[in-house]
Amino acid sequence: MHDHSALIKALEAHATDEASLKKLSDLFKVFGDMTRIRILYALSSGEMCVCALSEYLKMDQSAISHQLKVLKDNRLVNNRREGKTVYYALSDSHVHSIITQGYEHVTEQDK
Amino acid sequence: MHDHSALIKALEAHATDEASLKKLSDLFKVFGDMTRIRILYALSSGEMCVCALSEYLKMDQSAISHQLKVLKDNRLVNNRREGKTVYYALSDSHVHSIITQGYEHVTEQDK
DNA sequence: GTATAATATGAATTGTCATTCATATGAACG
DNA sequence: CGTTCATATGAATGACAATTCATATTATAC
Repeated sequence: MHDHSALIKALEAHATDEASLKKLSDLFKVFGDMTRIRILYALSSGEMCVCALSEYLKMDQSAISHQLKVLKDNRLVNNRREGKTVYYALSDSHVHSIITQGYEHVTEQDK
Repeated sequence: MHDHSALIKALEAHATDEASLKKLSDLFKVFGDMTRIRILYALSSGEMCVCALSEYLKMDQSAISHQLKVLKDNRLVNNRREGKTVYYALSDSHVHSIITQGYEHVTEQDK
């Protein structure tokens, strides 16, 4: 193995804490799932109840609920209850811009 | 189950093709891994050879190579060979802005 | 308070994916 | 051409996470 000590030393100087990188990868992990992306995309038109999401995406209500929980735990969506119904909506935050950025990367290439 | 037919019909009108959403979630999936994020972050200082990455991140050369392949397949990095050594660098593209967006979301909240 | 509708949740299962291990390829050098 | 160094890659393993299934919660209406 050839020598990298200088490079490595320089890198370690400007190193970010691993905790931030962990948070970052955890955030992207949430976006990195087809079901959750479909949910987020559906919600980008406006709030929806669990039931409607389940019907629209043709998936078990339970599966949707589980994924909505993940999204909520990561503050990407919020919800409000109205009687028996719970409506979910995108959290303002950066959700929209993150998705848009990614979308540009994806579409700008004939991948 | 209450009725959503109107909402669903409206959604289906403005529907994106699933293929694009798939590409999108696949892209985020790539960012959603600690090892790959660490590699990308390291490369944000400049190009590095596999060997240096392996040493710096204290991981098997094989593991690094596998992940570099994933990054390359998704056009997030590119490489050039110089003798026995292969240097990897960030692809220009949106890599930097995507990470920055995510980072802002992560740091703006005392999550 | 019983029935029903909408949603949530725990446990089990299944699938996916990162890492490891062993080995292959590619390049330089004697 | 044989050896050594740097990297790549296929297959196996192990860990984690998405879905399903069964059931619980919460709210409304009778």
